[in-house]
Amino acid sequence: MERIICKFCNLKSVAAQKLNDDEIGELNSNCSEARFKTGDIIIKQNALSTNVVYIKSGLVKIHVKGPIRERIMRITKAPAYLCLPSTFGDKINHFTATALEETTVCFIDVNVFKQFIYENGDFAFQIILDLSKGELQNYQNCLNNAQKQNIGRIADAILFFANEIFDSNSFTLPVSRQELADLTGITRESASRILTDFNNEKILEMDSRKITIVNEKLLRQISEKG
Amino acid sequence: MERIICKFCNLKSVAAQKLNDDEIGELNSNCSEARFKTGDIIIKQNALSTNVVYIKSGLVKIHVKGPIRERIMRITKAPAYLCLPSTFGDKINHFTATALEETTVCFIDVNVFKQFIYENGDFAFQIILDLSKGELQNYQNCLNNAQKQNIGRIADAILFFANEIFDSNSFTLPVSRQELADLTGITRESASRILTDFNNEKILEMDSRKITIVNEKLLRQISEKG
DNA sequence: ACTTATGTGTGATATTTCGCACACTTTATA
DNA sequence: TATAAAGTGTGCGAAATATCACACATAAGT
Repeated sequence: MERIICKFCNLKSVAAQKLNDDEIGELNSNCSEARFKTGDIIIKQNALSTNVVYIKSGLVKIHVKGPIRERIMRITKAPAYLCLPSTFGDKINHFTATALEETTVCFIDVNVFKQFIYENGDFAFQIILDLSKGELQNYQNCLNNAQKQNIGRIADAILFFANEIFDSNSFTLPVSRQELADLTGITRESASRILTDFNNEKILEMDSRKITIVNEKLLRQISEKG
Repeated sequence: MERIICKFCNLKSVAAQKLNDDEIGELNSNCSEARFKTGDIIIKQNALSTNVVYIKSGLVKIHVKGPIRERIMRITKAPAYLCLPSTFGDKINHFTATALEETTVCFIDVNVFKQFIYENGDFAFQIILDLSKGELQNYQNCLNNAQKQNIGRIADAILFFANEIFDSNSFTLPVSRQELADLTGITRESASRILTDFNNEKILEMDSRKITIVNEKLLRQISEKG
């Protein structure tokens, strides 16, 4: 495996950009890079975690095994830190992370990470900013899923992929119908039905996983009305 | 108003306990204490926030105005920091906080708080721990609400109050039926019906808001099965 | 003590959603 | 190429839930 040099990494996190040369050196000797293909599990729920995970490039889903079904908590694209809550919470992964496309991550030793927090205020603050933003996004998710009916949730999910992930009204859905259902908390059949409805009503054009939003205005209305 | 001396406060947060005498002095001159009665709004959604809120004693609900209904995101008891995500996220409160019982809070200037993060690694780390735990709890909430049907959610909520808030199987519900519905994401009528059912099936004894869990085992089963 | 607002229980009905069945793809795998 | 294994669309009846309607309680203000 080729050795990665953190100092010259051009995909550093905002937090890591606050580190000085000594700290970057320390980081360099306590992290390792890995690549994952679509469908590969990056970290697994209930496994012991001694690393923080930094997603350098790619797209992952964070999911947990619920009492009844699988549940996708959120979909995160690079750059992002993953295991902060688990690692600092109680050292056990509280979720599984799976690559939705070719993804590169760095595993960083948690003790080095802690050391940076203790010694570098800039770094600590960036991490806190990150966690804060994550929490707000979480609130948003909960709100959407808790109050909308199925059609609104699917509209939401489509808009999420278009606006937050791909920045385009035309994209290839990175998830199966089942996963779309797990993400929105409905059944596969309902998700499937709603997508066909959207297609029939010319709200979007759909060819298996390829989607183009045709009537964005109406889609937004559906999302907002619930 | 009597002047509070932070140094001698016996309700300091774990993070604040890591501050040295100078920092405590700094805190003292940049924070103010306030009391709220049941139903009082502590902070309001969409208002500008220049303070971090520390709940010294009492019980509050964090809620947001959704597209359709009110939604209670969570119920938090002292001690806890409140506005971290808002304050560091983008300076606007993304939720309203309302006292559910007599509650005492400290408003702390955000810049002093930032300064502590920058200068005191112990403090920063405690805050990160706090945020991390909050995120995990959030995941749990989402999971419960998203996958269970109404009866399981109400069972959940009852167990939550018994175990997390009051540490007793006998307590007075600090929320109305409507609020219980907003917390679980169902309608007031459904919440009401399920409570009467629980009462009839001798799972709990109920006299308006006074609740005693009689058959905890069954209640847990209901909560787990969904 | 009256009036008004707010909270609460409960029935009847309408709507939404699920769960099952099954046909039909597309994608691995031997 | 055959065969298996996922993934997908769609109809239908059953179950869960919301919605509407109203009676009744309790609390708050005058």
